[in-house]
Amino acid sequence: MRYSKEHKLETHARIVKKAAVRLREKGAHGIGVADLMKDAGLTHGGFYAHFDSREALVIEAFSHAMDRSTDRWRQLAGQAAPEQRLSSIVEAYLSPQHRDNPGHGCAVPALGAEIARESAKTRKAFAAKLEQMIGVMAEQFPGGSDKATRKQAMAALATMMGALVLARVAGSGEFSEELLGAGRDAVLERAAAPKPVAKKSTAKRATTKTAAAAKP
Amino acid sequence: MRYSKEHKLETHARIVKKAAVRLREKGAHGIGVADLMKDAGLTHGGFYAHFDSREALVIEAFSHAMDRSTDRWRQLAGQAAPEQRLSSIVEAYLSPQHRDNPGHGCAVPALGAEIARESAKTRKAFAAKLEQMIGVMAEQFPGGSDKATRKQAMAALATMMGALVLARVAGSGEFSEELLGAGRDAVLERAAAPKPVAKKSTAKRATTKTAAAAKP
DNA sequence: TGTACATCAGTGAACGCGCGTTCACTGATGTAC
DNA sequence: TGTACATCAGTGAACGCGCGTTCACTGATGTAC
Repeated sequence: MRYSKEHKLETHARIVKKAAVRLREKGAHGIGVADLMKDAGLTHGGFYAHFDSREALVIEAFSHAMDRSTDRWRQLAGQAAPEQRLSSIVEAYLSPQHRDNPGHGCAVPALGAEIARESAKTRKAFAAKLEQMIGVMAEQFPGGSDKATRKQAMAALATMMGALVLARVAGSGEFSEELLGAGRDAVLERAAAPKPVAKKSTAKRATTKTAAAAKP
Repeated sequence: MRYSKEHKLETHARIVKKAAVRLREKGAHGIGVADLMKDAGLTHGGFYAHFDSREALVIEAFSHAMDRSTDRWRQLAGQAAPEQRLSSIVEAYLSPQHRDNPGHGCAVPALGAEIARESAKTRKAFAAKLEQMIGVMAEQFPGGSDKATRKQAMAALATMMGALVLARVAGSGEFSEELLGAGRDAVLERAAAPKPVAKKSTAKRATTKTAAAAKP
């Protein structure tokens, strides 16, 4: 059954798309080649007509998932009024829907730790997508794309991704909701707060009674 | 070779301790029973005299690692002057040393996403340890252990854990250092800032246009 | 005290199983004439 | 236009391998007498 060029590209894309879902659901090592191909409506033998190795698919699927996330964020921001852009992303990200649907959610909380153990080459590909995400997030902060804003965007992403992992571990009860809420509020309150001065540390300023009890 | 009771307990503890290191390094599915036993100076056949299954060891090792982390945080806080307790923990956590040494570091960035996919029973055990961590962190914040402080502690942990995962993905270059720094500053600046408590107190004072519009 | 027996942590071979990968083959469709 | 051949995405059996787990066995030491 010889197919047209487009046909192969379509099949390839279908495998990647389905794998991106299943890998986020089951982990980078949680599902086999045969099952991934079955998901795409194929048998496992054809796999190597499309990919050099299982790892190559993981990288492609991961990149695909990351791109979809940034697309989604841009879309959410584009639909919101300017002052609600950040919150529209944060609230969607730290929602029970996202927590309970890792297969269609952000790849970092689902696969980040596993990717961190992969080869430098794989991590590089991942890091490039992470830069994209930081860029999109930085655009949602008021006040230009200077270094301080980039830093804010990094911290916001770290908080969002960390909170989502914790919320998933906690399951779906009150504790989990608490973790989601704590992440949401931290990111949004921090974005709303006046910007700290770039170089000088502000760490000392608010501690009152505890500071008074300090011993040298 | 019949051994005394203590001997078996010691051996058991040694297996758990070594496994806790290797599992954080390699992931919850990244190393086999035979290698884990070898690390403890034993052969794989004896494994089931100590554990019902591989999963049982993973849970024990994970709990062990979490306890060691909270111990370590208490120790760091105890050695620091009161106003530096939080920063001593945060700076140790978001350091290149911690980033580059997952085997002896916090288990959440190393294994959290994988644990999130395990059985409810496993996640429960994990969540209990997470509660411990939140408690220890909350103690380091100025101003009692009320609900707002607990929330701050949750957000701080989310930021720390998220930033560490991202820094590990980024490897060890400038990008990675940037991520660590962004996480450190976000946690410490937020702890130093006036509390934006939702229920009662001085929450809104510092906010500007974005905060006013942030609520849905 | 000395001796015979029981115990059981640890050994190492073996098990079944699922995995990633390979390979000979198929057959619908593109291409050459 | 019709016909013969070439292509190659996809099939399904088979491969070697490593895994978690089982099991008969070992032998140093605790215990009973």
